[in-house]
Amino acid sequence: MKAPGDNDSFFQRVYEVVVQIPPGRATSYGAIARYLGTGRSARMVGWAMNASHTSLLWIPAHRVVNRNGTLTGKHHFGGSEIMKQLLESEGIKVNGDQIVNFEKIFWDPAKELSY
DNA sequence: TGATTGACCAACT
DNA sequence: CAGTTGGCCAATC
Repeated sequence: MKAPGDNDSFFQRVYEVVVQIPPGRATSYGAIARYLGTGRSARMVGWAMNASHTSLLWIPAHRVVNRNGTLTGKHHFGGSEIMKQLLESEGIKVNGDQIVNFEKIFWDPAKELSY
């Protein structure tokens, strides 16, 4: 166990970005990965989401989808309807497993969160 | 400790 | 147009 708050883990960095996603918006794994400078390590973002339940913070992983706007990790929410309802609950329209007007609600951390 | 997998993305065949 | 491969890094077997 490392010093709390001093986590320089890749996951912690992903969490801080994801939790800052405003409601009614969504982003993609690759966008986060690029923002962190990891580039093509978009897989790690997915892994971070997988471990998100281990984090003490609530990670709105339902706001994080693949670059196509498809709910790739819906199965990890305990059901395909869960993620869909969560998004619709925030005003995001979801058609089947894909977000409607995804480019419209797309939230780019590199753009909104200038570092 | 080495090999495999993983909620992705992009390019190549 | 669909299937395969390479890449990144960390966790699990």
